[in-house]
Amino acid sequence: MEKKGTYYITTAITYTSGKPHIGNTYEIILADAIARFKRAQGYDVYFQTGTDEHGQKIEEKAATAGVSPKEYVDKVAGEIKRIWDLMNTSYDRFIRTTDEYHIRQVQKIFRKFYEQGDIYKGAYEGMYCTPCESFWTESQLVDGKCPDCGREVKPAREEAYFFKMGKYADRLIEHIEKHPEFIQPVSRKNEMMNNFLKKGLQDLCVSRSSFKWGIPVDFDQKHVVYVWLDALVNYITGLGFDADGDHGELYKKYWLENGGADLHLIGKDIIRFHTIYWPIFLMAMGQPLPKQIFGHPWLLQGEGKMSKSKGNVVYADDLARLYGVDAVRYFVLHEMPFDNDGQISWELMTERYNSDLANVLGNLVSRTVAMSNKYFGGLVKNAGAAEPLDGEFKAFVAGAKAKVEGKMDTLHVADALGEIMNVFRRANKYIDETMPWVLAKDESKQDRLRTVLYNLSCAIMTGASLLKSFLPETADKIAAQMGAPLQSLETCEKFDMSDGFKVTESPVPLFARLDFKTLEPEIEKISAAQMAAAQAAAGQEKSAKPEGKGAEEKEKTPLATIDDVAKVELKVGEVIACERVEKSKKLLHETVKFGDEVRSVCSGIAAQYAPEDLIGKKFVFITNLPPRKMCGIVSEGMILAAEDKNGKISLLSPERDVESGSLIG
RNA sequence: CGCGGGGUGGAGCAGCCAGGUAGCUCGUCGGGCUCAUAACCCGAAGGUCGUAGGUUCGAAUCCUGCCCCCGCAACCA
Repeated sequence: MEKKGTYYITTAITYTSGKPHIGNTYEIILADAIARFKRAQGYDVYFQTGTDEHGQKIEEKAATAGVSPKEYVDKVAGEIKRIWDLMNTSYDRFIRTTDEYHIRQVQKIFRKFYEQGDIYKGAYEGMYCTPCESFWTESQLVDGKCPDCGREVKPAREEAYFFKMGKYADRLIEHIEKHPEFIQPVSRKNEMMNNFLKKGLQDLCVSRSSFKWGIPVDFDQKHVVYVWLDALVNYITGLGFDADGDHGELYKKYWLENGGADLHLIGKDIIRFHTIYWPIFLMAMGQPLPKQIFGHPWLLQGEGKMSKSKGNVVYADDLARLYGVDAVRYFVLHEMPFDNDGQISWELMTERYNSDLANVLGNLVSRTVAMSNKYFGGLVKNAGAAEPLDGEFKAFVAGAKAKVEGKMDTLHVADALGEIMNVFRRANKYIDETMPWVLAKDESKQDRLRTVLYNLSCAIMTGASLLKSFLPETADKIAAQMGAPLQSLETCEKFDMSDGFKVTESPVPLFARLDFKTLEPEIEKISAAQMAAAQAAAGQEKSAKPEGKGAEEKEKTPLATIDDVAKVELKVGEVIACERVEKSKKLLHETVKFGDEVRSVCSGIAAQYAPEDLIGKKFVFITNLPPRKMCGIVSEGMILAAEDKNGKISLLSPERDVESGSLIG
């Protein structure tokens, strides 16, 4: 195989705040397909992924779970790695930001920046809410008060370290303009230039002292390094970068001599960090910049947003259990377009599986193997009896490799996969064109029949060989059924296969067709389990919620004693005014009269009720909840509503007219 | 005006940056075939490209206004 030099590809490191869903998993599969394809092309590839494990959010999650932050991230990182492995991803290195070497290097880098004057000690100034221990900007304040608790805030300053971004901004702008391929897709480039770079970069606060779970600044232990500085440098510490210049071999090979990473594959939400801060940090370290940063789109849940509490989050391992690993790989790679978000749902997944994998691919292999067995005892040989119509077919198959490479060069992975599927589609058509079952009936057409089956096998093996980078297991399974080895990419261009192979005598469908109806119970189970888990987690985080939700966990609702019931004060209230809350989609703000008392109540029902629906009517409210501020408005009660399993809500009203303020019990 | 993405035949998407008779996969309908996993092959129907203007000989594509959807954020007591 031709040697083509080195290629370094990375994914973003996954934040260990919880189990990654299919959207996170998409990125590693995409990177894996690219990495495998580059290897097939002859590149010396290094593929790195890993986990980002520091930060306040993790500290809080761990505290809630009652474990240390390290125990918490160990568990989540293990889970992430397990899913990456399940998805058959061929990464060379799984780095964790809690790795000893990484921590040491981050500290050295931070110190170096400080010593060379890129980082200076300053103060973070803002409005501070003492009970919440939080800083807020003027724009975040609600009526000049803390948006969280509604209490007074006061100006305060906190010591912090800042990075002088402005110092490097011009160089970065120049770099981006000279290298149009640096930020992909290009639409993102304009966003960065117009929104950030051209407006002038603010100095970035690169230390925190409000929490502990991070890498300590070694010369000032009160501070921990800002997570993004910590996280971004993983791309070089993972290769053995050393801030003092004593680099490891991998770093020399894949970064210094390679001229930076070839590709950082990241989600479009973190483009800013990768195309502005990361290059500037590298400039400050005097290291080469990466060649390309690709911000891929997101995979979204079909109906409404993915939400754990709705039980509709799609996880890779659930999908793999139902459809198989390669089907999941196929789906995410195929369904994800280049720069628009893609959709995922159980229905779409099933449809894709059946039409592409079972019908087009699986059935093609199945019918070909069956014919070889039936007509020639499984032996595949080229008898050289070509006919004119073979020409176009052969050219189509042989031309696929170039098309796939072309698509892969511009990272249009979904389109590359489509080109491969077209080989299989074309092969199905070839069967109809040549009608082997007709040839079989004619003794004099035996050579032609052999040739047709040989051509067909060639096409299948070409397709399978191209498919290897995307669906590795499936490619191997096809090779096993065809009894022929996978080909190199060069051979794929030649429509050639040394003959004399014997196909399997006992073919097994590559992808058995699935009936969505039979899958539904399984899907329901997965949803129910998620829902229960979400409930349990919610119960752990806050004190138990009083209202029972869906039917699934009816049995789990704890029994309430009469004393518990007595704690809740319920009253009939009359809504005398009601309006939408400007800043919110879900909130209605009601003014409610309880006898002589008038209270302000906020309710998250705006999606289903208009203010007019409530005004002048009487409803049931819980009236002894502690007041709580929502979107800046104090809520002094909670309206009661029933919610069915479709999410439709219905407000509770007294069945006969009673005076407002009447107690319920 | 918090930030961002999007509205293209029934579904999911491409085309838009570099204007020139609207394309792919699935579904539907009709036909063919029987080697095959009710699979495969051929054909057809179906779109005023969210909307109103503007630029242009010509706009899905460029510009402006408006409507709607989605993600983040916020919030859902």
